[in-house]
Amino acid sequence: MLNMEDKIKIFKALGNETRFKIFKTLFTGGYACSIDESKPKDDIIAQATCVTSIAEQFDFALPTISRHLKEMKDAKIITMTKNKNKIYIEPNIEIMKEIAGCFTTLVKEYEDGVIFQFDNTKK
Amino acid sequence: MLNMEDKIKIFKALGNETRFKIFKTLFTGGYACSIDESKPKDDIIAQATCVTSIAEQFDFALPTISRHLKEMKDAKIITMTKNKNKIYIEPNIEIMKEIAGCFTTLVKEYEDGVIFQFDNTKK
DNA sequence: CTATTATTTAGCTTATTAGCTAAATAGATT
DNA sequence: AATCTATTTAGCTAATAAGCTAAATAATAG
Repeated sequence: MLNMEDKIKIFKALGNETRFKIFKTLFTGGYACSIDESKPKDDIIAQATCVTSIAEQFDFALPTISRHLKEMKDAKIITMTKNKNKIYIEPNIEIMKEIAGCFTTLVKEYEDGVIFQFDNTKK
Repeated sequence: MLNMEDKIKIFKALGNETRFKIFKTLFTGGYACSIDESKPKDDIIAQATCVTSIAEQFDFALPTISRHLKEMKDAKIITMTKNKNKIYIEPNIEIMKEIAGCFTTLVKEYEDGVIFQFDNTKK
């Protein structure tokens, strides 16, 4: 379960153009990264990529992208898995499910509340 | 439909502790604001409040809260409705529904993609 | 028309964030 | 061991954001 601090970190991580684009492209599979052939192919999913191949898509220096990825990892919206000397990056789907649930619950509870209040005020 | 810029604004707006708390409390109805008796009660919902009554809940100066509210309004996560000389503030439920939908779709499409990829790689 | 209440705008200061380059670290390859 | 590749850390600068007070604006009330 995400507490307030967790959620703020997640929104902060997504509230920056560069990080948002990185995150979005993790989903659409826009980064190519050669995966070591000695590892079984299904060990790392298609969307996985490494820091360098993400950085190549941007006009920013590699350390800048590295810092952004660290922030996204700290916010738990991505995972970074070391494999040999590369780090494979994937979106954290469990957290996305939680966030989706938070918004859905928020809307539902609000609408229930509004209905309750309408019952009350309209005599 | 929300474009990328819209979404980044929304996440930026929610990625700050003060704004997050303001927003959250709009849902839980934690702000009291005297509603003009000459207007029908159901004209403004229970969760509506005004700038001053929000500012009272924080140790920040009123203009600071006013600026935060402006940013939240620009991000369209709240509405601000002038009524006499007060401004009533409500969460924007339609936008929340859209955001909930974005995350739900993201997760769904990703999981469909992963299943497809598994079918491909596992001989 | 003056005063009061509610809110915003302007202008300033400080803190945080986002970028950079150079150097350090980690692991793999020769 | 030396080198190459991948990534992070350190230390810096510039831009942005968040706070403040004082003044301006808007509407209502007296």
